[in-house]
Amino acid sequence: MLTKTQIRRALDQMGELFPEAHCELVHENPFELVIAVALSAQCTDALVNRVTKNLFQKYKTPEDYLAVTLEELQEDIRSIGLYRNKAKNIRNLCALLLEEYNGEVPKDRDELVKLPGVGRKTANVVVSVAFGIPAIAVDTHVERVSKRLGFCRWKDSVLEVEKTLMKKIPAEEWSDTHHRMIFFGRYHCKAQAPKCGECPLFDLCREGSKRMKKGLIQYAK
DNA sequence: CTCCCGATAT
DNA sequence: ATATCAGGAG
Repeated sequence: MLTKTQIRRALDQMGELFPEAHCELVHENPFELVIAVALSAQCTDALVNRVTKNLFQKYKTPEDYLAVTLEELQEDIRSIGLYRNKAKNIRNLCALLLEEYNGEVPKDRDELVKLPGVGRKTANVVVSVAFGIPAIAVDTHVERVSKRLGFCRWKDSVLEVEKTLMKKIPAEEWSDTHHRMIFFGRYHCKAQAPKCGECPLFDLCREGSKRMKKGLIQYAK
């Protein structure tokens, strides 16, 4: 496990590598963001954006999603995968928004997770990105980076990872940190071919030295 | 724990 | 051919 100081240095390095780190899901309001994040489960942001470009022109309000058949909505999102579950979730989410929340996206995480298809990770993205409330959404990238670098323990659940990060990082930096870690994980510390050979954090990374011994490291240029 | 699932990188 | 993708529900 890294110390607070080592974590600080690691996050600063990520900030230098990706100063422009931000939410890459295209959206214009909290409602669109909820839909986009719910669609993004086990699917790339690029693919979600390709679908929502048309989706958000066709469906502007919760009522719009309820006005078509389930089959039509399925076809509109088919290319992102898991489309039957996601279409059903979106419809039920819209119905619940209209019934319980006056058609508006709640700003509270505990209310957000009551929406179908919205778990803790999605709720954290929404409160953080749409409403500016400090949160750390632990997705596949944040979890992988945290475990490889040693921000947390290998056996930690995603909830434990989130708690550990919140304990070691000041609240005002949670949102920035989470985007930096996502960019770092998505473009540098990738799941399949991590760029350990050109990584400024190699010296403090336990996964890097492990890969070095196994001869797995690719040195770019 | 399993299932949902198409697109893309490796 | 297989692994992975801003996970969530049963």
